[in-house]
Amino acid sequence: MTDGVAERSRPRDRILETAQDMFHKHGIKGVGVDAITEAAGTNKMTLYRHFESKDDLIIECLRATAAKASRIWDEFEAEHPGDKLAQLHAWVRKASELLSADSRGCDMANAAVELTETDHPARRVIKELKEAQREKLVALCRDAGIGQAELLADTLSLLLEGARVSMQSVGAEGPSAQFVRMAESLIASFRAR
Amino acid sequence: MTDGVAERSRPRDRILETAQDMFHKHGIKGVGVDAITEAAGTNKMTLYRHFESKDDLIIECLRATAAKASRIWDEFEAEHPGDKLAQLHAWVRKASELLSADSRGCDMANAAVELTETDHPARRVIKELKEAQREKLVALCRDAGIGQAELLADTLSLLLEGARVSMQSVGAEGPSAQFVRMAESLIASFRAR
DNA sequence: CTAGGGTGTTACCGGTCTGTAACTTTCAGA
DNA sequence: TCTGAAAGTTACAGACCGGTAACACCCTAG
Repeated sequence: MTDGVAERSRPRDRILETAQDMFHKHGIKGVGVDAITEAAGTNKMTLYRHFESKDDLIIECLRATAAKASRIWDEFEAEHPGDKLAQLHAWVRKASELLSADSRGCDMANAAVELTETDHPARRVIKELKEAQREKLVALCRDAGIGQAELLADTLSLLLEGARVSMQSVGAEGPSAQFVRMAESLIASFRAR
Repeated sequence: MTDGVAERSRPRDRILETAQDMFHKHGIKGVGVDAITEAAGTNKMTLYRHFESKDDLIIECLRATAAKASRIWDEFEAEHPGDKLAQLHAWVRKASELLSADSRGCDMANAAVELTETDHPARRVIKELKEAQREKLVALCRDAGIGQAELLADTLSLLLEGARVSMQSVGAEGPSAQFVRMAESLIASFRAR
């Protein structure tokens, strides 16, 4: 019941939303399809009428989560129209908000850790989505007038990825607490070149 | 058989070594105790005579892996006696070697991702071990004459942690490819202050 | 009112999981 | 050679897993 998503929308949407939430909280291998359907207020047969398999559901969840996350780029543009540097700082602030105390990190990264089979169908989807995210950040850095845009984007990516996983192992008081300071001074030093 | 560890040592040691290897390769939830004992050339009863439970085995594996990893600090001291700055550069080089193509990342971080129950007994062990590693890197930075030793150590930690998890999601050609360059220029900029 | 697709229900399959019981075998040390 | 502890063997319990079959129901479009 703690994971209940009781809105009366269509079963497929409820399953997708509930699965995203439960995969995020408890991990992919930590949640069974029975638990998902029960929390979504439906049943296993309905799930398998909309999704080929649990793997298929996993993939759709990752796509949905990534699609939701990608909307922040529009928010940045709306908040700071044309000001790409301000948008980059907004990215840092938004990223730091992902490091709240009980964070479970990035769903795609977590999935990559959990799904160890090298030929798992979700792995190429994860790679695709992560590469798309990377390109967006590179473009933002470049448009903000940064000389070595790729290097700054990649460094910021690794810092955030590291912070999100560090949160889960050492907690919020660990190295991830300094993320904003690291990111900001990094941007400053790249701008100075 | 691919995971076989056939040396004729004592069963407990074989189980521990085999479990470390299999947990690392296939993940904790991806390996059952039956598979471990079979690969270790023993049986389940013997495992449960030496370890209270699978959780206990997990903890012992993490401790053993961390103990093995902590020996690199002695290697650094042996290779560059007294030269802490050279040891810091050696750390960067050693860290980059962890980013080889098929890397599965840090066992502790991966375990933290997989074991989502907040009260899982392994979680406090992971935190302890990670904090110990952090303190060693901070001490190295400080002894190398870096002003803001904690900040540099934490930044390097996040970069490495991020690189190791990024390898698993986007692969070796992703942002992690630039790790050495990032780390070195970071050290240089901290030394310049 | 009726037809039919979407949904719910129940039961089941074969497999895997952690963990245990009871018993036999091996083997080193006295 | 005898003894006793460590290790191996077999079988099992009880739970959970992903996935399917067969059937009853509801509810809306015609």
